[in-house]
Amino acid sequence: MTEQHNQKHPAPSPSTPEHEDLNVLMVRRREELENLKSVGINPYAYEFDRTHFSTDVVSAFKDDEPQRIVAVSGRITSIRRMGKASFCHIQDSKGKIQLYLKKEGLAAYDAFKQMDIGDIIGVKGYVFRTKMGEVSIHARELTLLAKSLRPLPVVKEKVDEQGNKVIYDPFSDKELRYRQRYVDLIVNQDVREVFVKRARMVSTIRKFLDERGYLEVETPVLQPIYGGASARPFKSHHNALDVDLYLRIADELYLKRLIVGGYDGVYEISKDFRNEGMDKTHNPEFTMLELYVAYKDYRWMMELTEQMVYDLALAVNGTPLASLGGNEINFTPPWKRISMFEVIHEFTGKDLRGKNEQELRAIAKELHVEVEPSFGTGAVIDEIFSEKAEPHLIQPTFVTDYPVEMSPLAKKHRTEAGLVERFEGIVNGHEICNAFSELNDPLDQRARFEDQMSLRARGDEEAQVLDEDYLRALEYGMPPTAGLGIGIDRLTMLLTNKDSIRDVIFFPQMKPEK
RNA sequence: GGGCGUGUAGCUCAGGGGUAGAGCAUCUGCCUUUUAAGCAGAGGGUCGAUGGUUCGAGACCAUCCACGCUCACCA
Repeated sequence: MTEQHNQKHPAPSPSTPEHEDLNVLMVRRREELENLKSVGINPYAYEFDRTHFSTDVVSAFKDDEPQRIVAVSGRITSIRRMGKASFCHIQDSKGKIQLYLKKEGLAAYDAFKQMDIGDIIGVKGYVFRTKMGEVSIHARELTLLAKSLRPLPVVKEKVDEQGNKVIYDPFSDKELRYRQRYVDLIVNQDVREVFVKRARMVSTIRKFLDERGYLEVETPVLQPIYGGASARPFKSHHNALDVDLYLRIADELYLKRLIVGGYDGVYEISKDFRNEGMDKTHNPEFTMLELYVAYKDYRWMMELTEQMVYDLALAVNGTPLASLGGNEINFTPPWKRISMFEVIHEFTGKDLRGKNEQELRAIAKELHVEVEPSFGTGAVIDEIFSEKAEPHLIQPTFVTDYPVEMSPLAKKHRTEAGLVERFEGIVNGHEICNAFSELNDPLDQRARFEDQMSLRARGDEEAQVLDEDYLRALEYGMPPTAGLGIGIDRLTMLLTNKDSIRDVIFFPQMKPEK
């Protein structure tokens, strides 16, 4: 606050945040806070003995049983005052329940007049059904647990004649919702549910992999050499060692070192960081599952993947079906398998097999696919696939056998020259996972790294960096290994029918306020 | 980064040169089974910021800021 500003306004009271003026609603709530204190009420209580959750009270209620006494707690979300009696709803982690507060027989009724939407209270009373039919709690005791000093957006809802829930003036400003996610979570019930589903998904992944004997591990976030993916990193610095460190862009090379070390299967669910643009499907930090299993190949990994995603769909939605943008998706295994050349042929009528770069460029032009001059054959093929085939793959599909130039960590195909044993799982036109038979030939790996380094020398900032220690590990011998990466955020989007990554990350990256 | 939009009360939004608006929320009064409770009244705004045009700007112009959608790049 500037000096000039101070002259225009009275000096703030000690309880006033210095960075903003209080509007009348906030002033009023501070007055109520003082009023409550002055009658001996602690507006910030220490505990409350809850006996039931809101929805459990409602579902357990039977009209012909004797009255039950329950204690519930939660945030007031609506109030209807009628003089000597009032109704309000409170919301706890499971849902809402209506309270009936009557002056007669409720000592705290006057104090309740100083309470607002947003305040957190505890209530003890008996369960009954109102004339209008709603199961409610008739309050006998009321305790203020936390006074709210900021007005909450008030969202009203109503059930119409068809039984549909109608919401009036939903709290919908995306910037406010993401910046103040706590408000979003309070007010928008469905937002809370998305993150419950996300948590259930992750715990199901752990259960699935633990049951099969794979070891959950942790590998460095701060890495002297970043690797395992093609992306630009965030850079940091360690003062004591006086070395630059990078935030990891993938876990891959460390996890495969652990396979060299003798574990049969390792996985990590971790944050990766990529210093790139942000949009509906990209956040600078995101969550990735990576899994490596010794003595297996990519064909085996397809079976594991489709089974795991099927289990996740069941755990999250109770069904292998998902409705996405008007498409009905069925995750039931087995998923379709088709090679990249085949699927391109299917959607364009063109056979790209064995074509050289000039021929591929001619085909791209004919298909109206734009390709950069810097693209090699692999990149041209990939671009044609992304433009002409991928968007049409709605049902879960494994696209297999990618050009070797695009996949410096994948093992060469056992029968197809120029390709690697790699697959991506495509659902609803989007990639959900990436996997390969891992390259375990240290001499081939060194050659691939060197190819990447020459790309880097030509200015490709995303080309991968040669990792001498990783090569040393491979030289000791890594068993044949199948590896898988799944973007947890994007899988969550798929299973919760959200089209923005910001809706499945609690605190998506934003520009700083002000 | 380009294109298109948006920014007005705590929330959701109207208004497009001449007194700053609505619904909900808030406050006052009435109301002891209401439920988008109701009825009557009231308060609440540097109309994103800064310049400019004009007798007069929330509106028109310029610049900036923030956000959204979209295209390009990337998981």
